[in-house]
Amino acid sequence: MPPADDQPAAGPVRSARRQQTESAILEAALDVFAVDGFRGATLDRIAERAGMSKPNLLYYFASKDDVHARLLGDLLDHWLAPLRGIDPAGEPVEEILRYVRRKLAMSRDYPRESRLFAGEIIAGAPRISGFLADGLRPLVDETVGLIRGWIAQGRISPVDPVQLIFSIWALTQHHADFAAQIEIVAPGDRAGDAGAFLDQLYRRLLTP
Amino acid sequence: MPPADDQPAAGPVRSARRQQTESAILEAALDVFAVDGFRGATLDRIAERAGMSKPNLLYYFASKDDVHARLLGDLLDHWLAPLRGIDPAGEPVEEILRYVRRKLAMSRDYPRESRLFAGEIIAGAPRISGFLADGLRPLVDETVGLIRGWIAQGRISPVDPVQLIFSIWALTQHHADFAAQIEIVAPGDRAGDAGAFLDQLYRRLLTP
DNA sequence: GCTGATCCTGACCGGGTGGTCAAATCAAGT
DNA sequence: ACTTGATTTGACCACCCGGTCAGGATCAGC
Repeated sequence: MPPADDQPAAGPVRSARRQQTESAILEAALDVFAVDGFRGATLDRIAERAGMSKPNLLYYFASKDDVHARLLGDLLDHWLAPLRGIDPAGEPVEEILRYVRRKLAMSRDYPRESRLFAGEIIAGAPRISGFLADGLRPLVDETVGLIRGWIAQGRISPVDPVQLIFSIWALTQHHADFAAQIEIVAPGDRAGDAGAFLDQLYRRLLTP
Repeated sequence: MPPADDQPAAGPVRSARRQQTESAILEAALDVFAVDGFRGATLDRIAERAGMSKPNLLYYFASKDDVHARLLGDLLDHWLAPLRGIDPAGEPVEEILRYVRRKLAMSRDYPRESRLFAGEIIAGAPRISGFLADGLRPLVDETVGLIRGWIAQGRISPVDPVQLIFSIWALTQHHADFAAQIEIVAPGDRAGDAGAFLDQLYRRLLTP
């Protein structure tokens, strides 16, 4: 049984060795879960990719669900950050463009995380509907209010704020989730092209 | 063993009874594959949902791969149609908007097919990379050429044609693939909103 | 070099997986 | 009613799945 972590001070917070092994497992699990989804992934493949036996993996994580939950938890923290980064006091068009760029950068730098998230949503969001309702939705509502304000002040074009946000998600995550298709259909594509296009697109749409 | 279909004339082309059963299986398989992906789906669940035993399912289809391949094959036929529907002789902005509307309608009417496709791409397109290279890519190249022509003639704004096409795919398919997220974050959302938004977006972007 | 805690593994378990097979059922023509 | 071929299924197989367990390495502190 894994040691309970409710002990006063077990080493340097949780021995560096242990943390390193956990990271290796999560790294391998991300590879597998992102490609095959929760049901399609197997502990054997994750353990093999992490270079250890399955029982050893289960020494660090209680179960398959546990690994998956930890992965999603870590991910969702990062997911909300860009939305929070929009500055209500900033220049509206530039603030939205900055959000688009940050989101695109995340898709470029964390494509596996994006695919993991996408797979979870496609499967009906069985394990993260709570997060979506409690964490994401309020933040979206808030941002929608902010955008409505900007529109009312005539500082950006009148657009449906909800659709605007969805469009940003779709356009940025697409480059991570559908990378395999993009690579085949337009092999020379570089992230820079996408950045320039999105800049152009949203500037045209939003500039009053 | 299933009868070989290389016989001269086996009944009315392939007895209506048989075709009906195959449809029921494919219907059930689409439900399951779209949610769980190829690896995550099981023949037991598909057979159960189709209201028959697993051996009976395997009487109609040779294997799990067979069912999946048939589903993808049927789907990919439909997938290319809208792209082919763009009329080189038409009014550029309207032609592109017509394409966007057709693609959005497909996401609305065939969300499971869209999710099946998305899951396949997320998994690295192991079973359809051939189709993407041989079927989709030439068509995209052709369309890119057409759009470049329109741009050269000054009939639409200068945009990256490849990025334009990707953006249409991303924005339309998003409504099917991420329906679970949309339903939680913005429950009242209706497809009509998306249609109006996309119309506005691409009209602004493309009108010279 | 002894000791205790941590780390790691082979062997195993019950249940699920894709797929097979022989036998039972059904539909339809005669 | 009888025959023939298409359809359906229970029983089964070898293998894989998530997870357990008893015991063997390994390492730190003494």
